[in-house]
Amino acid sequence: MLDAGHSIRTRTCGSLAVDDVGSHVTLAGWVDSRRDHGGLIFVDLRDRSGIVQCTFDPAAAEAFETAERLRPEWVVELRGEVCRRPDGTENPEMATGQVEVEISLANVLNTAETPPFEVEDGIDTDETTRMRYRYIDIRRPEMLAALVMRDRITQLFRRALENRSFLEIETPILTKSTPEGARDFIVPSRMNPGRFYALPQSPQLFKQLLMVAGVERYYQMARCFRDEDLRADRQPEFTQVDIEMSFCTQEHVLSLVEEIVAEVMTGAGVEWPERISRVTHAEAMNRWGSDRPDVRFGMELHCLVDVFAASGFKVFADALASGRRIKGLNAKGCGDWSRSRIDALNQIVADAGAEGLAWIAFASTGEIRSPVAKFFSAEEMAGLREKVGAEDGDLVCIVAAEHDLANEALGVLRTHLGQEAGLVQGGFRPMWVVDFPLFEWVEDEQGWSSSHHPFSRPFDEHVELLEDDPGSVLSHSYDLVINGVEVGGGTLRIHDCAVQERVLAVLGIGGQEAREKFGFLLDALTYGAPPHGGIALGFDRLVMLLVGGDSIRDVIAFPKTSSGACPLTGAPDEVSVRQLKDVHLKLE
RNA sequence: GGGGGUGUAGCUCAGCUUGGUUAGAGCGCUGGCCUGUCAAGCCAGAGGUCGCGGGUUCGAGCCCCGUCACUCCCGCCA
Repeated sequence: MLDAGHSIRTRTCGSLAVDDVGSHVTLAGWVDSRRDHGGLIFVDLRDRSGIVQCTFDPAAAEAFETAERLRPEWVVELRGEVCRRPDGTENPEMATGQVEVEISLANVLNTAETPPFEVEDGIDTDETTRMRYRYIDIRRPEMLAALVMRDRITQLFRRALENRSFLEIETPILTKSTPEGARDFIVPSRMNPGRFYALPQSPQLFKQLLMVAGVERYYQMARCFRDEDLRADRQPEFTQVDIEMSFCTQEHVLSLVEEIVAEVMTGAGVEWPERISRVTHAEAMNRWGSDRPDVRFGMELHCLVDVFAASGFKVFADALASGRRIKGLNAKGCGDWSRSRIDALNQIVADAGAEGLAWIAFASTGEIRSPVAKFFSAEEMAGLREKVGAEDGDLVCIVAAEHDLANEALGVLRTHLGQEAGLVQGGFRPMWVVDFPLFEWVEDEQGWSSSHHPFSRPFDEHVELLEDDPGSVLSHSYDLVINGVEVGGGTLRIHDCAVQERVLAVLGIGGQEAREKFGFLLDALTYGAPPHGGIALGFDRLVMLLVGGDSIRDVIAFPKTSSGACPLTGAPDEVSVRQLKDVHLKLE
């Protein structure tokens, strides 16, 4: 609760209650609304703590005349006596609805222009307008509540980490651009013509250096910068709870993070499971078609290769003959959907890269609709129904494609169906997805790239495969996924210089370039680097989940638009010729 | 870079299908009335570069082309 101390007020609006009846108070805040009955004026006064109704009677002439002039969002100091509201006029919708303050003295501290939108919850104003007038937007209780939640989570993390001997250490914002990963924001150096700093995509390398330095347990509420295209859950700058620890196994990291997150989430007042379930990356792909599955609903993927092993349906037979897979899912309760609604699903799997969708709709009347069922034998039909657990009223969707693609296409479809069919339930369903492949093949560049980052530690028994079979190397890696949102990711790190050089080499960063770009890390690894690992939690996303928002912009005080602009300040903006000259830049 | 959606009063939107008189509504705003409201009520009023530019047409908010902004998604985001 907001403290009234050290201010011109003696109490805050939201703190007033029946116990205060009879006391004389001085309040300060903004006029939330004014209701003028001619001979009696009501003013709802709002401060950070809440809203309380103030009454102005003509008997207090001076205050009454002031009240007649008041307008929404004017800033006022009001003095009066807390009174119980007359019988029948209490407002149960209001936290302070049992009382009101009879004002005897009103002092206008500032006037206000009519705001561009009303200060109330549940508004539907264009986000650009809200951002441009963010200082008004934040007066809305739900916006303020998001910032309050954000602060609370920050404090809970700090306390949880501090209690476990973690040191909060700041790392540079002006740092060095390194290859791989996201595009860097770059900052020209005035004192070093032609040279540039980069803003950190994350403090990854610095936290590893801190482990070499013997810090052993580090954390930071770290601001990170990535110059990539934005999304509802991606801003050009965002905050990570960055954590790193030494002398640990993957199990140590997971169990510790699990404790910390449980403390934070229960501290935030939500239901949180005692244990976070774990699945491997491969299992997640097979069961849900995603490396960040939303497990608030079922609809798991099923392998139908056995069911259709001897199928006379040419599409399936050809697929199996060429080594592709047949997988399907059961869209519970969608069996009575219209043909056009089902056809729309076809587009979804097509956009995901699959050739097409085979579907069988089991209407609740027992009728079966399907463009393909006529090609299935009775055994296949029975086998299919049994395998996916299809009952009357269900819709079975099948994709035949190369292994990974079948999973991914159905995964996209599953996510869509979960929302469309209203299967998604409330609450929080976290899970660990572990054992990601160390590398991913990038078709465009005909090369390997890291699935987490180049410093992830391969399984010891896979190190020998690095050069000959990079695709099958697994890493000590883990993503924390909550309700389908990737909230965090981490790995054990490579602490052996030779292994680090070999991994960089697979990524196409050979000897000379590795020295130039990562020499400082490689050097550090040779001076007694302890085994270490950690995680980075997407703080904005976590808070977004906690306030039930759709976008991390809702939990950032001053966010940017999807083109990276700030409607409030006008950033990014042009700079003077002089400024450009200072940093030795010429524009094209 | 690609695809979808949106852009009309301060805010939220209708009008666009099928071009045609003076572009409407709710909220907000301004003024008046009103002593128990809390979405106050009643009466009156002000308020428009129909995102911007070009084109078609006798005539464009509406049709066409371009462009900008916002937004969602794909690519991208170790």
